[in-house]
Amino acid sequence: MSRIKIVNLLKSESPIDNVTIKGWIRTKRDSKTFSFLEINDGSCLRNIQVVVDETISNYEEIKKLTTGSAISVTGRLIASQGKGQSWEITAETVEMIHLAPESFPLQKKRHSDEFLRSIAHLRPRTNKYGAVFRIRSEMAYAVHQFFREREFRYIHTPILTGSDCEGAGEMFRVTTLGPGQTDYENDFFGKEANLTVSGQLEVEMFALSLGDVYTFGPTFRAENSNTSRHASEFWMIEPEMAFCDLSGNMDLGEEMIKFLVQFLFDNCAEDLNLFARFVDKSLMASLQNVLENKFERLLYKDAIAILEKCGENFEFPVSYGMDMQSEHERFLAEKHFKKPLIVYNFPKTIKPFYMRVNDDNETVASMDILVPRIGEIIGGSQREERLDILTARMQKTQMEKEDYWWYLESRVFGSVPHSGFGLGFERLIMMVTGITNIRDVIAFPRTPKNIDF
RNA sequence: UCCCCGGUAGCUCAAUUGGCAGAGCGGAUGGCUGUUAACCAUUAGGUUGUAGGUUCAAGUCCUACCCGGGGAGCCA
Repeated sequence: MSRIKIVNLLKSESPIDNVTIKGWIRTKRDSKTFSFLEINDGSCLRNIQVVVDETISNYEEIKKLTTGSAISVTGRLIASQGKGQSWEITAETVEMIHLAPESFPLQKKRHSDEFLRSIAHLRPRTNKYGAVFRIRSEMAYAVHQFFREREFRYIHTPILTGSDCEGAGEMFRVTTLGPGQTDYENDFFGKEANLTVSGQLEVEMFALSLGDVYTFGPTFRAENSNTSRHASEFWMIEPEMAFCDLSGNMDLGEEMIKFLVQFLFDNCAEDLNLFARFVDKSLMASLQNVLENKFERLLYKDAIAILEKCGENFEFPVSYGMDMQSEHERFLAEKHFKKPLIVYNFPKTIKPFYMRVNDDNETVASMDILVPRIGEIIGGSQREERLDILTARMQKTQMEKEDYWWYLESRVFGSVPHSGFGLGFERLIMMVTGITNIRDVIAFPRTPKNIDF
């Protein structure tokens, strides 16, 4: 008999005579003549309670079952006689699929996130991490639905790149050369190769072909950053739109974040509730805040003016021309506006070469979306479509034009205004779960000095 | 990479001024009335992160290193 997933079983509106479930024992309570087993199969947060009477043929074996063991249960789904659950299964046969030794490290009580990180291969068997990764899966699906409804095409940009700079961060070298060898002309690709830090340059080529496109894939940064918001390998969503200016770009970013939060409410209610109860008591209010408020849009120079006048005692003094520090972003989002905001038109000196220079020749058409508690969740811009200005800016940052000949040719043949942004997928998951460490929203986190599992 | 805090049983933590290394949970064994982090009893479990130093005596003080956390920079 094929198994039924617990998520579907618990939706039942009437008793069922013959059901089979398969899963892992979360906990077991023995009485003199029978045992209660709590079974979870990962299909949802909740367990199903199984009642096993001593009259069952292999009851001696059942009594020895341990937390973490895998079993198959066939029996009758009936209304529970006890409190705390509406359904339970009266077991007719229980098959032990695998007995976990008593050294199984997950206990019934709460574990610290730090400890669970050290057993990342087992932590999805906990309530909290099971919920994280179900939500992560739903959010990934929602991203594709959002774009598909708007006729965006999903482009798979390469993971391996021949560029040694894409305007964002240090890169991981990819080589088949032996230790100490640096003759890259003899290397696999005949030149230096790296892992991508962004699919943007490549996806721009498809925006200038298919119109509205996006990438959604892994991204690698070799920065030695040790924070709760950075990982060496993370997933990024990068839409890119032809014939779109900065204003349309901001519209898409705001619309997308709101769509994803609404999708979460509609499809992840049970898992979301765990985070609202146990991880962040203010989670629901802050997600409602994101959903219901128009994101404040203000010029970089106005943001600086607010920071200069606010009287807050910042560690880093505020002045026009500087990049905003975390404390400044947090003040604006959490204290001043108390809702998400979009800061745009930053000075060109602090932004990368591909951002479009504004008519003032001082600023670029860039935008950062900042949300309370998370900080920057989206960074984007209108791209520089004018060949002469683009090449001049590349020269200033000492980039090799020859390496980007293909990128520059897109500004030779039918160049058009276009815009896009990057959204950090893990930061999105942090936002919607209230989890404060990026290592806890990605299956097997890679950070400096950490690539176990 | 920089600043701050921490590392004691499988887990979460305690240990007074430098003076016998402990508890709860988990495990094992037994008991038990339909239990819900079940309950009751018994019991095992330790190179106090590593290496060195000070001292009659170090979990506790000093030095170096390793690992973890928080913050900063960089960014998504």
